[in-house]
Amino acid sequence: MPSYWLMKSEPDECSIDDLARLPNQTVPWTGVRNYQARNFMRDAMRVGDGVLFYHSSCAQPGIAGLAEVASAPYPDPTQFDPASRYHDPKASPEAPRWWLVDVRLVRKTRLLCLKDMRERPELADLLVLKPANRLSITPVTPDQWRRVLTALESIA
DNA sequence: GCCAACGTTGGC
DNA sequence: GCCAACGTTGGC
Repeated sequence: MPSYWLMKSEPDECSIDDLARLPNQTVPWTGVRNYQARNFMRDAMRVGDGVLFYHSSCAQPGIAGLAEVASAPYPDPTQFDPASRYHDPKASPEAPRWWLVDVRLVRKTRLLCLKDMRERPELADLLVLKPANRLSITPVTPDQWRRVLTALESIA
């Protein structure tokens, strides 16, 4: 029984189209520096879990595609790289702080934009729509997942 | 660029 | 362990 997730990506960093151009259409989900979001990747995700690929911090925020968890968790290599903006001086390969998974594109969808999401009462319980939610990774229930897919079909 | 929310840090 | 200051997120 797979679980489901919503994962935010800034299109300036990695958009759904960028993901589609990557080898195997797979990206390591680097740069998460929030413990709750890390714990989801490190402790709860399984290969094959469904992912709603969400564009954030951009002109048109919203769900831009479907993806899936494509690896077991492993330490985020950027935490060890002094040149990286995600470098963490308190982390070491012996004691990593930050973990990630690879995420693989399933398919790009029509953009289900934030405004549309808010206008659909059946999506109102999505954590990402809760006031002041800033978590970059949020769990999605199987029922919510079905309702999002239905909403995506209706705009296709 | 603004600003509200909220997680993290660090002095005590 | 408290809590004020600070930094970040992210929609607008």
